[in-house]
Order: sequence, then structure tokens, then C-alpha cells
Amino acid sequence: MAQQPPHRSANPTRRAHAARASVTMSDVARLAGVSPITVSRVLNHPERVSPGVRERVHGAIGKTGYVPNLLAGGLRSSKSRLIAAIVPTIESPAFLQVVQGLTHKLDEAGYQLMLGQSGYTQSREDALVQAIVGRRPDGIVLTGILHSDACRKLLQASGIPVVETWDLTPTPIDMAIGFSHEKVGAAVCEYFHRNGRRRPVLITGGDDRALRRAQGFMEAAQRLGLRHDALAGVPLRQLETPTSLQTGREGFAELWRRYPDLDAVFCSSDQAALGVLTEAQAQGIAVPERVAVVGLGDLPFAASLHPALTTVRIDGYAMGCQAAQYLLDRLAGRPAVAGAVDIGFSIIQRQSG
Amino acid sequence: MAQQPPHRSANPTRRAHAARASVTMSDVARLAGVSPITVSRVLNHPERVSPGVRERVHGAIGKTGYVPNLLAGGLRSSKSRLIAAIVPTIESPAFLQVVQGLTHKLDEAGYQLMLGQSGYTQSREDALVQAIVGRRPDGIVLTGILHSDACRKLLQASGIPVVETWDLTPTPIDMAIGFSHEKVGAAVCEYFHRNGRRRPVLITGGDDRALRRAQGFMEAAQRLGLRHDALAGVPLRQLETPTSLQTGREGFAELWRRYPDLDAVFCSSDQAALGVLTEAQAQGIAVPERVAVVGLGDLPFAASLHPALTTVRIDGYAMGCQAAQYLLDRLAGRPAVAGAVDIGFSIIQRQSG
DNA sequence: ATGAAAGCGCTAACAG
DNA sequence: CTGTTAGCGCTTTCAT
Repeated sequence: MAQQPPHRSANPTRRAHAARASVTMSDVARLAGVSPITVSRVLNHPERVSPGVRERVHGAIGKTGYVPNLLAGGLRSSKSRLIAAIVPTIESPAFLQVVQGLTHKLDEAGYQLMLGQSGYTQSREDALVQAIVGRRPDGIVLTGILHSDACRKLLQASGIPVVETWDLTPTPIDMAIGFSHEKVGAAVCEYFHRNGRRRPVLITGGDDRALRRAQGFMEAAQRLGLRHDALAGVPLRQLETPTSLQTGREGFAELWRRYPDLDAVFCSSDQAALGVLTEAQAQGIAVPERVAVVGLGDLPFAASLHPALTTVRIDGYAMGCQAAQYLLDRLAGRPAVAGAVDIGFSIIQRQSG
Repeated sequence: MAQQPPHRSANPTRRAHAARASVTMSDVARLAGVSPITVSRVLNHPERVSPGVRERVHGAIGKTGYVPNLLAGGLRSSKSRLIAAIVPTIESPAFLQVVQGLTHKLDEAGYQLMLGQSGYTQSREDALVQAIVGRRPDGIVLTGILHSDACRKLLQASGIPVVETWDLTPTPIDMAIGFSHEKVGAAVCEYFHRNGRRRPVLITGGDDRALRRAQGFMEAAQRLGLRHDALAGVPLRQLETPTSLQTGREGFAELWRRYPDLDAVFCSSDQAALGVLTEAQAQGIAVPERVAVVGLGDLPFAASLHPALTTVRIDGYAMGCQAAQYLLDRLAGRPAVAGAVDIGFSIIQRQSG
């Protein structure tokens, strides 16, 4: 299928990087017959400049193709109009929703988002934070509350507003918005119990938050006396993070083999739950009659599945919007939140369980 | 579920934004008993500094918690170690793979990626490009080859290396890597024909590239004499972009109602194909016996579906890696590609069609 | 191997 | 409303 390009680049100029022909504010000023600072004002405080001059300057900008150097401006004003966010991975739609919320809200306010992926490891997060702080963003959004000491110190010393997301903590670096993962686990376990399920199993990712949900589930199970006949606890299959359709499918196949009496599955993501649904369908196991399946996230596809997926709704988009808002409030000098804010969750009952 | 924070922030300092207590290179230099330029050299060209001094400087950096200001460095050196990319949306896993490829490759080389989402509209892309060029990145990655004139001019004038992805063109802005969407459409149509399918339909997104695939498909259909009894062409259901499980499911339900004799569906994404599979299962329509289903992208879940999804494999990750490599080559002064490079595609035959 | 001087492009602070 | 002066923090260039 490979095909060679029919023509070469139509671009005639020899492209040395960062061609030093770059137009500066002074060039524009000269052409408009004003001083550079006036050009700056036209761009940043147009109301402080007379309409006539404003127009002349805009004309000059158009003619020269001037694009302000935000590095220079940022250096001088210590305002970069840049917000940085670190997520474990954007391959997980759950984090993606937060990113979308952030993007949307920040974009409205004229800020840009710079995204980093930590891949769930602390060393990588540390490196990212260092690189990010070096660019002096106006704010930073973090995922989770587990950060190295060095990272916390660095962030606090930088004086940059920080929002931690996806979790709650009595000791945030600065601000925080999230929910209790233990409570999610407990709530789903109680939900199963209410619906008459007595032998649940867990399919979970191996990251900190997923494991705390599992823990909350187990504790509730113990309290409610749910257990497999041969087992003191709830069978748990821990998978790589992030969990996928594939891992969910395999995980369920394995659990079903070992515990053929299981009657409910709580998955740590909707993707894994889709995997369970797929495997159940392939094996002819009736959902929800024989096995109840509950996911986590309420991703867009959850409602469209067959059977439609019962899941724990986490409003990632709202979390992203909120996080952005906290940052924007702080930057605008408005009173911002203190401590951690609980965004909550809810169980969306559909057909699968 | 809401819960108030039990404590307030543990952070004792009053956080005025960008606390001007920021440690600079001079502070480090003073503490280490050297001049600022020596600190700079320890950071950027350690081999040009004697080991003793190097160690002293590192010590001072550790003690002060100094984080170099990349804005200042970038301003002076015109090297930002920043690459910007614009994709229509990161909600589409296909683009996400490109982003992952870029991230991976750039990260290795010590570059950071700044991501923008154009939402498939040109005006939004123009605004993004403007904001991006303002930050003077060392390179820019674009999705597609359809850009406004203003955008092309701006980019060319900026002298920043540019790679366009996902498509081929004889007149790239600078460099390009992609594949022929027309050929994808034609190839799938021929594939259906070889397998004895005679009444195919299309479920497609409304973006430029998807429509060109549809066009390639239709032309091939005409050549091969494929048509519905009552129809001159191939029935096409155009959906919002990006297509989702939900839209795919509805689209298929609609087509099935109107053309009950259809025997093959080509979807413009694997998500839409999953929607078709879901609807077929819900209605008890046998796949592939009654209807063949082919997706696009070969996303990770495609192979794990039941039935496993036949799809057009586009190696987005490789495309991202390549794009990054072209940029890095150019930045390192190595001879870089000229014109557009075809990354090709292939049809992965599985169970669904 | 190390340092001094100069200035990247812009905007804060202060005039006028 | 407009301009002058100074300098953000760093690295280039040229000395030593």
C-alpha cells in the first residue's frame, strides 16, 4: 500500500529553524508611527488607547504578520496564561473527561492547557512537575493526592496555585476536588446486597485509587456477611492499569472458572465492564439474570450498550471545570476554595445489574 | 455524598500568585561562589565545567530548590524544547494514538508536548495556531492538510518546522505524513466485493477525511457494479464527528430499517462499528453471516470484541513517532524528509466481515 | 575552565 | 492618552 510522494515540498524558503526574520513589537511600532509600549497596550489594554491609534496599530500588525512573543511577555509580567495538568494517562477516558472540562473552561478564559502524562509513577510525575514549574505556568492541576515529598515541596515553594483532583485529603498541597474512593466501593457493595446478590467479585486496576475502592468494597462485604462459600473474603482479580476491554474480558473468564457461583462483578472501569459483558455474551452467561455487572465512570458508551451498563457515575467533566474555576478564581484575586471539595458520585442503575 | 473538608490547607504561606521569592540563577551562583554563567553551563553543558565546581553548583541548586526559568532561557536562546500539536479532538482514540506516539518520542528527546484541540473547525484552528506560534515552540504538528490561507502563511512566515499528519498532499506547508483516504474506501469496497458482498452501506462521520473515504468507496462500488436494487449508489448515513458507539448504533438501526437487504457495513471508526455490532446483537442480526461489519482504526479493543472486528489498520502511534522524528531531525540539523510520506494502511481480517 | 558584558522581546512603573 | 526608562532571568559572544 505504500506510495511515494508525487511532488516535493512546495515551500520555497530554506527553513533554518527559528528564522531570525521574526517580526517584533518595535517593527510594528515603527510602521504605525508609535512607540512599542503603545503596541503593547493595543494588545493588552485596548481601552487605554485612542481609537485612531488602535486602528493604525492593528493595520501594522496585519501588514507585518506580527505574532506577539508570549515568552517575552510572560517573562516580564510573570503571567504566562498557561495552565499545566498532569494525568496518569489520557488513554483512560475517565481522565480525558477531566481534561476536556479543563480545556473548555480555560479556553473560555483565554488560557492554554499544557498536558503531561505521568503513567502512574511517582518518579515520572516528579520529572514532569520539574519541567512544568520551569515554564512558570499560572496554575497546575494534579491527579491524585499521592505525591513525593520533593514534589510537594517544589510546588509549595513555587507559589503556583495547585489543584489536586480525583481524591480527597485533609492535607492538600493547595486546593483539591475529588471524592471518596472507599465510599464508592462500599456503596456498590451495599447496592449489590440490596439487590439480593450474595457472592460478588471484584475486577480492579492496580492503582492506588482503584485499590482503595476495592478495600471499601471488601469492608462493606464483611460487614454485610457477603462471602463465597469457600472464601473468607471477596475474590479479587487485579489487573494492569489502566484496565481495558481485553483485561476485563480475561479477568472475568478467569474468575468465572474459579468461582462459578459468583453472581455480581464490580469493575474498576466501564471499559473493563464492557469486557465482562463481551465475555459473558461469548459464553452465553445471562446478564443480569445470572451475573450483575457494574462499571465505573459512566462513560458515554455505557448507556448504549446491550444490556445498558449499570455504573458509578463520576462527573469528570465537572471536576475539570471546577478545578479550572478554582485556579481562575485564585488568579483573578477572587477568594478561592480552601481545602478539599467533595464532588461525590452516584450509582446509575441500568440493565446490567 | 457531599462532605466538607475536615481541615484547611496545610500550606502556611500566604499564596500571592507567582510569589516573587523565586530563586534565580544568580542566587544559586552566589551560594556556590561562582558566576551565573557557570551555573548555566552546569545545567546545559556540564562537560565544560570542572567536576569540583559542578558539584558545588549542584549542591547549591539542591539547597535553594532552584528551578530554571525556561521562559527566560527560551527567550534568549530561541529554543523552547516545546513541540505543539493540534488534533481535532482527543476524544477520538485514533488521534489519541498519534498523541501517544508524539509524547513518547519527544519525551525521549527531552521535549514537551503542548496539545490543542481544534474541534474540526478552521476558525478554532487558526486561533490555536496563533496562540501556539506566540509561544515560539520548536516545532508544530497539525492534523490534516486543510488549513486556512492565513494559517498557512502564518506558519510559513514563522519559520517553525511543521508536520501535517493523517493525509497526503502534493503541497505540504513543510513536511507531511499520512495515507490516502480515497484508497482506504476503495480497498474496503473491493474487499467486500471479493467476499461476495453485493449491497454494502456506509456509516461515516462528516469530516473531510471520512467523506473522502466514503467517496473512494462509492467510486469503487460503481466500478464494481455494486448497488442496492432500488438505488444508483451506496446508501450512506452521515453522522456527527467524531462518531461514537451511540451514533453507530442508531445509524445502523436506521439503515437496516430502510435497506433490509444490506449485507455489509463500512464504518468510519471502530467505535461506530462497535455500535453496529451492539445493535445487530440486540436485534438478533447475525454477524458476519447476515451482515459484514468493517471498522477503521484497529483500536486496541477491536481484536477483543465478539465477534472480533475486521477493520482497517491505521498505525496512529507510528505516525506520531514519525512526525516527531521528522521534527527532531530538522531541529538537530539532520537532513529531514521532503514532501509527504505515505504511511499506508492494511485491512485486518477478523470475524466480523 | 571561567567570567563580563550585552541583550532576547516584552511590559511595569513612572513621567509628561 | 502616550512615551521613556529599566529590567524580567537567562544565554550568547567575546574575553581571560
